[in-house]
Amino acid sequence: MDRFLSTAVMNIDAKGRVSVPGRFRQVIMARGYQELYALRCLDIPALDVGGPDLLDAYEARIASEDPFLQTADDMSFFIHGDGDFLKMDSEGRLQVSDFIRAHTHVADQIAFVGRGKHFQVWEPERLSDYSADVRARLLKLRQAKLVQTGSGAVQGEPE
Amino acid sequence: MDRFLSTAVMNIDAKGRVSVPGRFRQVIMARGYQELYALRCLDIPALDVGGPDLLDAYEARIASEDPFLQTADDMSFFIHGDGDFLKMDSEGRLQVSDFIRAHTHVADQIAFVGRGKHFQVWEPERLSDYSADVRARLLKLRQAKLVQTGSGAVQGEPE
DNA sequence: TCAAATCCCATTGACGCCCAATAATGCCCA
DNA sequence: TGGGCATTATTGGGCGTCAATGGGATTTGA
Repeated sequence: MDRFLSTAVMNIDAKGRVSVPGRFRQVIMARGYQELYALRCLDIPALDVGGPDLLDAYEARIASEDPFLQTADDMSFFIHGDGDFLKMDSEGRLQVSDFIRAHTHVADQIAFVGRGKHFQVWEPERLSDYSADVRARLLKLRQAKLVQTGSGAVQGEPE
Repeated sequence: MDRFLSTAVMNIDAKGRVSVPGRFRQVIMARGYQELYALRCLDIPALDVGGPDLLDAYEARIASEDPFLQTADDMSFFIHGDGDFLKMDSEGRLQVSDFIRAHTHVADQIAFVGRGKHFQVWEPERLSDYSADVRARLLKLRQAKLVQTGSGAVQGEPE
């Protein structure tokens, strides 16, 4: 069990700190992350948070763009220019910095969303809006390629 | 007998725990599952529950997509953000967490529904509503076929 | 020097782990 | 076939541990 899974909403205290969910901390330790990278997501008000491999993934994405196009340069600027390190205190809490607040608009609660090899942080309301969008898209996708119908409970099962 | 079959409604105790039906536990052990992976179904208020291989299968499915397209991201968001690991205590009970309650709306009872290689958990009332819907759909489908083939004798349906 | 960040300690509550009691089930034997 | 026995399932609850949280004290840095 070394993957970031599930969603948890945590409270931000009066000093602007938030506890990283215990499950997530276990994964962070299991993966040996000494510090966390926080990167702004490109098109959603969330931050991607993870270890050094997350940075690699972003680099790979940039590399897939044509280096002669402005897009690649823009992406690099956007990601590196405004990324940040997050350090946890001795209790496993993060300081909710202006960097985080500016991009996510969090107020007094913050949602941690597991994404497998990394996780995201969201403002809870915006997360549920986005989550509904994702479900709608996946549902449409599934109905589009409906090949076999079971009993009606058509769950897209890769089998 | 290594498949999840039949339906059982179990009580949630004062501490928010529920016993996994013995039959199901036998299947879980026979399959060697140390922990259970639960996923919120897309369009029904139920959870799909299975072994880690269920998650592996989904991840394999994602890996076959172009990682930079939205579909891959949506899929990852769904199976990781709307998924969770469930662990049973030494008596074979599950903690009915907010994660489960929020999507299924269970209160003090929860229904386990065998689905072969995995099972589902439902709020009992919603389950019976849904199963009535399923029956109606199947019946309509069959009657449509009967008319098409002109077999004439429409069989009475025991309700 | 002031404000913010960090460390440290205390409190609260949830959860995991354990043991026990009761109910349900299947099995064996007469 | 029926009753008695043994095993297991289901439940209830005690207790210790740890996560989550709050707040005071200390350090850092502008």
